[in-house]
Amino acid sequence: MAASRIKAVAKVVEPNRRADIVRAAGRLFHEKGYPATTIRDIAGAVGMRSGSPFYHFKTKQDMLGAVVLEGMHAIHQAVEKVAVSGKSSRATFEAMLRAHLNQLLGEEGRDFAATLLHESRHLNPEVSAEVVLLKDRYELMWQQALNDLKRDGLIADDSTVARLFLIGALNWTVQWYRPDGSQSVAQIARKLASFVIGNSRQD
Amino acid sequence: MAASRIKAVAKVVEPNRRADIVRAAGRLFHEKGYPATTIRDIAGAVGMRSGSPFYHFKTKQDMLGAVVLEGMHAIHQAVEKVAVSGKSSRATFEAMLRAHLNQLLGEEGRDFAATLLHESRHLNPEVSAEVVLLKDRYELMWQQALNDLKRDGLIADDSTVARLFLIGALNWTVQWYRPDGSQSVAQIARKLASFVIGNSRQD
DNA sequence: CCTACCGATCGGTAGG
DNA sequence: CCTACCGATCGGTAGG
Repeated sequence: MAASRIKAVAKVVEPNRRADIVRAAGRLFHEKGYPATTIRDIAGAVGMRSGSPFYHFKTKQDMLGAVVLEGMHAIHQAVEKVAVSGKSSRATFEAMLRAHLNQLLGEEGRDFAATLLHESRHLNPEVSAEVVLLKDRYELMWQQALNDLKRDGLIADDSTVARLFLIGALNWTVQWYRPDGSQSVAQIARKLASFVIGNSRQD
Repeated sequence: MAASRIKAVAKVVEPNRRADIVRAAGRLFHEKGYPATTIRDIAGAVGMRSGSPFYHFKTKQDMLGAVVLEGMHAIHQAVEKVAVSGKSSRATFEAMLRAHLNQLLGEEGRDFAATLLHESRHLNPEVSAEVVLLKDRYELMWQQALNDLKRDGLIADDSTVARLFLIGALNWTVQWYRPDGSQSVAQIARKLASFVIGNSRQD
């Protein structure tokens, strides 16, 4: 993927330079943080000169906004898809964990998701407010999942604070997960499900 | 420690400007992040001109190093103190949670701790390596606490990954805790203990 | 999307 | 610890 198209003629596959910028910005914001990333870094990563990204975005903050919203939508969509699959509360819960972790740790989504988690404070007020709303809507799905687990007698505590503990354990994986490590994303999802539900056996 | 001696005369209450700088830098690094904080911000916060902090620190990175190491030492000391108190594994565990959260969320320690958690990537390699060592040593105490809980049959999983889930739930509190909110630090510690141990009742 | 550039600001220093 | 300053770099823009 990310096959760059340079020539002007024969645009069979339209280049979409804007999406290239968003992807490069996401990677750089993730690696170096938003304030430490320069427009020149981003431009260079997509083979542009320093002034050119401003043809696609008015400001650097707007680039951050695009990255963060992309991350928010991707994770919401991925988790929502399995949240409504109609399986048992436990199977649904584990599938949601897997979906969230795949966005957070997998190759396609991690730069967007990590930027969402760690750079949102640099957003302008408008986008920031929108992200807060989307985040609340997102976490509601998790609250529902916990409510279902409690209804089925699988957990004792489905309070708001319990949800925040869960989200914390989930999002903190960014700090220690290594793609070449001993744990796969699916295994981590499984162990976290057991950790929350308090099962006695796992492999 | 590291009390710098400047004046020769009349040091009734020694100012210790170095500590002032570290405190101000911690607050600003926490609020705005390391790259977005300028030397002029820090200098201004302690009533100095922009060149003067360099009388106390060679570089801005060294200021970050001082803040992060202060945070690391403070949290280590606070948790170690209650880890060896000889109480039951559950009481010790909850006391450790409380100590960690007090450093993370309480007024004295939070700027240092938050900077440790979120700005360590901007450290120079030497200090960074030291912080990694100290962090490993710190997390060993938590591993021991989990081992003790398992020995006493209070939890089913005391694996490394379980420890990382716990640390994640713990450190993520920074993202949602509000001093004027409905939950006190002690209450959060109590609920997290129950969450991990899977108790059926809590208030 | 490039060229050429601007004003502002940054970390850091020399000399006192 | 201040004054005065430096070179480098930054986000952003005009004009094509």
